[in-house]
Amino acid sequence: MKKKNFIYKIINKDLKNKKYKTIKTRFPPEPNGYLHIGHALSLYINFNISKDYNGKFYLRFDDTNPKTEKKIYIENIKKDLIWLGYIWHKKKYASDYFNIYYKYAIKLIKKKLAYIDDLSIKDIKKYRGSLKNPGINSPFRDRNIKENISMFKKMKNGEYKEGEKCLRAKIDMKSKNIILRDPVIYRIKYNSHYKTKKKWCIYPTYDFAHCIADSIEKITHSICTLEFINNRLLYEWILKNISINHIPKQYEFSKLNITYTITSKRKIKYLINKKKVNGWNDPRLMTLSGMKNRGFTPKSIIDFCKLIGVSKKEHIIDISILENCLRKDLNKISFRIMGVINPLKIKIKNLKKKIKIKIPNHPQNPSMGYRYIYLHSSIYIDEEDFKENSNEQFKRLTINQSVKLRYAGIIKIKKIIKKEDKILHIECIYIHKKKTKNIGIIHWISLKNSLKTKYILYNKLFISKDPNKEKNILSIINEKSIIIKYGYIEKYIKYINKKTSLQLERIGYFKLFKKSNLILSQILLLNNKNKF
RNA sequence: UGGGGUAUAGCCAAGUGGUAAGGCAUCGGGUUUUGAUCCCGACAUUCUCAGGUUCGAAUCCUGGUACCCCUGCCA
Repeated sequence: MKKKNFIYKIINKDLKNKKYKTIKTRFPPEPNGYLHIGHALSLYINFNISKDYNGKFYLRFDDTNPKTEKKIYIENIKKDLIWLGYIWHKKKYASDYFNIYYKYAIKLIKKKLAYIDDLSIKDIKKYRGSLKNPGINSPFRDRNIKENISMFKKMKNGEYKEGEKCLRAKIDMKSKNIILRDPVIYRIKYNSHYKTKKKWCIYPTYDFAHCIADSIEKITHSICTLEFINNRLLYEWILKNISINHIPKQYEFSKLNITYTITSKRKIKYLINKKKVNGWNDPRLMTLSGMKNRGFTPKSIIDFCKLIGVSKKEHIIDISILENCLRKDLNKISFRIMGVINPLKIKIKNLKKKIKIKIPNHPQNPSMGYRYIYLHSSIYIDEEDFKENSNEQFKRLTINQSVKLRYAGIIKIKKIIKKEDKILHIECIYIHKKKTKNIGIIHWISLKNSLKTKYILYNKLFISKDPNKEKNILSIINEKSIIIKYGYIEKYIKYINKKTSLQLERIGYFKLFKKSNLILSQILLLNNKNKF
């Protein structure tokens, strides 16, 4: 028996009690934006349940609000699922069932369990009461069935204005659970629906449609996030009162929060509108398409979901866990190459001839092959690897401390050539020596072996650890989340496929952002201590 | 005394009456021509708090406390 988290325990019990033959789950995004890392967790949970129990997994677009939903989002959501490898058995739309919801609404009216309300939005709010005070009944609550049906049909036929009338479930205005104070289940909207166009002008609300869709699709376990927990009673009330056969059960888990990131479509949209990021797939965003752009691998995202677990506890997960998953994956597959981001020129005075060196493309994986590089008398190293004066902690080049050039020999400073305090270049002496202990190793490139390249470096998008908690997210944006540098990289880059992830040795993981004019973008650094 | 949910290390998280798994982070040490990787070690006398039951409690009981969600014709 599978035993992974509290949901698995519930399913195991249901199976033991022979409650279901086949386990069915669904992933129900609203097509009003792109998917983010939070959706990846929901996807992970729902997909794996169906996989582990040999069940079914449906993708259902929750498209009951024509005001916000668009076809473009449908396409991108599908792409994201495919990228992660979450293949659905069936693809559905809540809007597939518009006729059925309508039929059930009529049924509720006939059972005197729903009524047309003429109250304005403002008045509905007023009548609903507050957290501490009960609501009061709408004066239209006791309309007769005939009138209700006639008005509901008129609503459907477009005879009223938006907001003029709505259909409400007749439950209990005094309920302690505010969700049950006669929730609106149908409202008028004249926007064209991206899928059903102008066919309807009344739309069911989430609460009314979701449970019915789950039931129609014979979903067994309807898994959602914790904020829907109060809606569960309504979910159950509707299914019971429309007398539908199959009754799915709703279970809730806590929403994913990660330090330094936002997981809210609304806030992401806001940043896009404020031009703080370049669209939904900006590499600094934790949208799945942004992460793909950044260079995340599907495996790293799935490993992350596996690692963090599923619970009902409110949490904020340290971003380092995600980064660790990515590094682990990238370390295995990345092609090693040398590049300098802040070039500093070194002239080796005693090197008469170039030296040819055979180096591995991956130190732990010989199957990735070898290549040749050349050491010439003029090379670049990174500015970070030099300090005129420093202590032994600084295992790099100083006036009285030599360093080893990776894959080559040792260099020792002879003279620092300056012009008005600015270092033009450094003259060094080269020492052939293979085995040495306690000496720093730095990366380098020969001028003749290098290509000028643009580096795009990323920092965290937010300066606050918990941006979801911040009211004004614009105030916590890191203005230095993108840094552009011009440096060099091995000529060999020309032979590398755009999709290959790279490790700039001693710096971090990068990808070819653009191959034609050589732009590399940072995926993530080898560790968080390096700063450029 | 609105209703509901949740409390286990810096961050996640197992554990469901038999003496606190695991991961991340951190700190030591070893291997290493990447300050990377890899390997080894350390890291909760105690589970939100206070009582109680029990031979034995993170788990059961009683009473507190903190945080989160709910007053859209959003989902």
